[in-house]
Amino acid sequence: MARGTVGRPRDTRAHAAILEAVRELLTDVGYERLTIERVAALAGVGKQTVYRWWPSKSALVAEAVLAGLIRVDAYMPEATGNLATDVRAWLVAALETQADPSRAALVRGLAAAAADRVEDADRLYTELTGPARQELIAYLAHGLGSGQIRQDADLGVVADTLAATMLYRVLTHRPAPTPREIDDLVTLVVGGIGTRAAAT
Amino acid sequence: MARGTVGRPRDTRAHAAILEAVRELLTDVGYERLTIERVAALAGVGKQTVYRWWPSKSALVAEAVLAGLIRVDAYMPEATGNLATDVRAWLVAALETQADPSRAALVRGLAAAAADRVEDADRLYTELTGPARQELIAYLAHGLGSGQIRQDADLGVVADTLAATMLYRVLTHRPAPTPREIDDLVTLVVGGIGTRAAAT
Amino acid sequence: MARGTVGRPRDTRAHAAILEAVRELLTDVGYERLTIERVAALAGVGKQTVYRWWPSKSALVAEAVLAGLIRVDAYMPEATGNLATDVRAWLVAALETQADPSRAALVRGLAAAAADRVEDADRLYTELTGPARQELIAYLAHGLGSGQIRQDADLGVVADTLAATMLYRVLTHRPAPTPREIDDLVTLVVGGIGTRAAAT
Amino acid sequence: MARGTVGRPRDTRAHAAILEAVRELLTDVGYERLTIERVAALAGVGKQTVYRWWPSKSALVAEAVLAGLIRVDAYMPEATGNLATDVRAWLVAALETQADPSRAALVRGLAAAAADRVEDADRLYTELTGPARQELIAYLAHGLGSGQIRQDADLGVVADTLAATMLYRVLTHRPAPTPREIDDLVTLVVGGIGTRAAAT
DNA sequence: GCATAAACGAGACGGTACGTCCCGTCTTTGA
DNA sequence: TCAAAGACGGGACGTACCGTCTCGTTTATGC
Repeated sequence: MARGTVGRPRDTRAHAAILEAVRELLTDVGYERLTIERVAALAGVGKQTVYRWWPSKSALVAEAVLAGLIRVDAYMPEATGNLATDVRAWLVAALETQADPSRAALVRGLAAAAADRVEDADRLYTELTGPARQELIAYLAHGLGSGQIRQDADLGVVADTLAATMLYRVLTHRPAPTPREIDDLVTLVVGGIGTRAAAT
Repeated sequence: MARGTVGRPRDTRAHAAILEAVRELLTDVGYERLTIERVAALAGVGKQTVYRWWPSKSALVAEAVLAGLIRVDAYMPEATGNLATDVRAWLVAALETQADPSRAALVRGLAAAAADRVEDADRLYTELTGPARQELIAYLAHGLGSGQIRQDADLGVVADTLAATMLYRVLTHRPAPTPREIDDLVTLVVGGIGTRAAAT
Repeated sequence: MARGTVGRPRDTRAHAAILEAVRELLTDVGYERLTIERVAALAGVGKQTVYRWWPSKSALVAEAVLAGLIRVDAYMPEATGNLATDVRAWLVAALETQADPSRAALVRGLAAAAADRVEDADRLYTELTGPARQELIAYLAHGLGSGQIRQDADLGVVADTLAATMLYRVLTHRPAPTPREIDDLVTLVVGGIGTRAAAT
Repeated sequence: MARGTVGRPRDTRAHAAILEAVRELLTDVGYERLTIERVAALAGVGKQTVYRWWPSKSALVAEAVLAGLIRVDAYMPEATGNLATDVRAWLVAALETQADPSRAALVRGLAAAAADRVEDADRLYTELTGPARQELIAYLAHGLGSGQIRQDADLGVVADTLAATMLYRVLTHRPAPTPREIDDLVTLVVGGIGTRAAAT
């Protein structure tokens, strides 16, 4: 007999309400002042229902944030094959997404959760930046065509650098970058690739 | 009579012991489980003595971390004037410094403090990365000589990118980069400057 | 159509297992730390099966205790007609019964249940001491013969006094009384009756 | 240096407020529904202040009840030397005291605490009935004069019997006894002493 | 023999209270 | 006047049970 079907089944609405409450509190009061009791109260749920499914505040926040961020699909323009143009387009789109204050709050919440639970900080950031990184690499590779350069390595460095820079901006509450700053960053990154490509 | 000098003077040893206790606890148990009571107990000090001088846990941690990091003077090799060589030398020296686990714990503690108090996250990161940024810019500028390029802007982007990348590595518990990865990063950054310099 | 016989009939083994589990827990951990969940787990029964048949912990304990105590039939010696001898014989037999630690635990459990539910404290004690009281009165009356004294009133007082004294001993964890103490109690009680008989 | 005087001294008003709150709750809702949180809230005190000074609910209740009962000084009439008269006078005075519903609630609370913590049930009842027992023995002995009988043993049995009977009445919510019942009890108890005295 | 109906085990649910830790404040003694 | 000690009112922790509520399953009755 299947063991998984014994007893009252899990209430999926309660599950969803908890994650939504976490995101709401993250935006409203931040990670430190988010408490399990407030989450439960806001979700209209018993405390034990939270503890039954998540072992800690940081794990709860991690799942809520990652689930919340994944729901948001970034608009991605067509790749043109011109590296500078494409990098700038991706960067502008990504910055626009980040401009949403509640999204920034979620990212900051995840950073706090990672600081809290050192043991899975790595995993959290991987899950956070991984999809964007893959997407960016695919986007640029498609635009560039094939055979030009050691794309995998180079584009990996580019993607990491851009991810790090954007995370840094969020964590430090930097205002949106000026066009000039965007220019500089694109030039830096694209120039690097160009140089390496020329040298190879 | 001077008002400020009336009564028992502040105990500088208690002050130092508190900051040291904070750093020890950050390394041992992390930001979340660091409490004022533990700090006071570890420092052999009354709780009130902590509250008298610092308004919050995050402020206390911020001061302790910044004071702790500043004490560590990074060894900085002579600039050669070859940009790639100099950037790599600085990067290697910086990575070596970061490799110290307790120093990484301090940086993570500061990140948690910043996540805790959004209002001065900006200031904290500025104080954390500012000196390194200035130092890097001066180091590279000195090596490059003058008049070549729009150094301030270009080097600023380089410095920010490197700072972001190194913070990202610490927060995500990345292992020390391989020589290959260092190569790639140097190429990216230096290539960018070269490109822009050539274009100007 | 008979409404009461439709559906699966009550499981008498579960019923008995629950009561037995209650008695076991009363002996082992006492009334306060006895919980419905522990009872259900120990009886190998779902919680709902307990709640289906008993409205409260105190009602459950009351039934379990009374059922448990009734099962124990006290040995009762032949009445001789000599009041002092008969009272002493009954008292010794009763004290022997009470000496069983698990029986004492049951009585204490009932006292706790009564303290818990004031509204039927009276009923609980009546059901607890009632049978013993009747038995004692009948025993003494039979021994005494008839027509001597206002037996009902006198013997009622005697019975109440003895019941109260024995309950008091159990609740206060008094050690078994010495022969001397038994003597004194018998003398007190019998002397009272004799006096009244003489005076009438 | 005296260790006991370091730090902020205990707040005696909070202490008193807690005990008073316990007594109020015992009267209002009974032992089982009295919770530490309600006590603290009613006393206007933090929960920790309760836990700092009392290890458990039963210990708290025990102290509150005993302190509360001791405060009530029973009126005690002059002893006449006539044993029956004196016993009846004491019994009537004691019954009158017990008639106060809040006092009865306190006694029931103590019984519940004793059932809860078997290990000091003995002590609790001793402290509860001890003073009354001593007082009764002294009262009767003074009235009887000296040299008549083995007073200590006899009066001890009388006192125990009366204490047990009165506790039993409280626990079982018996209504106030009729004059007839009082008569019977006095006769029983006094007759016993008389008999023994005559026999000696 | 097949629908209806109740009892059963399991266990998730919204809650209450537990006893503990820590918050930031206050009140004492001692230097 | 500062500092240690430590008690204070309060908030949140993570756990144990409360009494209720689905589930799938079992065991009876009666059409």
